Amino acid sequence: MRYWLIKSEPDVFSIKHLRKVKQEPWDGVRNYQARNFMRDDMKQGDLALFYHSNTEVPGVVGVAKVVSEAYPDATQWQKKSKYYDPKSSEDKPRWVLVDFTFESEFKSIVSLAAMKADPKLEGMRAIQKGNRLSITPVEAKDFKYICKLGG
DNA sequence: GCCAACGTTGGC
DNA sequence: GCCAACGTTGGC
Repeated sequence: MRYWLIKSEPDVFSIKHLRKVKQEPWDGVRNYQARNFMRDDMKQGDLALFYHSNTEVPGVVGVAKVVSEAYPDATQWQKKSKYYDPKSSEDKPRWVLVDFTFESEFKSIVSLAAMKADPKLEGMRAIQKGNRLSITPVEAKDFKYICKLGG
């Protein structure tokens, strides 16, 4: 099984939203690398660090679980959606998604600043400067360590 | 709000 | 296929 980090802006969809709705299709990913991770590498049962981006204190706030195989993201065909992609056709969908369920919420946030300052997490892809990928693989040891920090 | 770091688009 | 222009992400 693999581990991941998924980003979400809490104003749009937070860990508390996920806890409430329990399950959520991870729509709106419009980056090929991130799509390929979902399409090719994510498997049911994989766990992901849930990261809040674009907020006062960015950082990891909990854990979500992959509960589906990749399947087409319906918002790519919805003209009114902000995720609409006119170049994607129904018979050849360009964008896919997986469903996540709520797994846990940390007692305390593991902030980006804390992770960057922690020598144990040196080299972790998600915290490198300039990284904008909304989905990144995480090593098992980093995943477990961050969960421990979160409580 | 600014801006660095990327990713994408389109002219050539 | 190159690369300038443009758009977006996301920390600060």
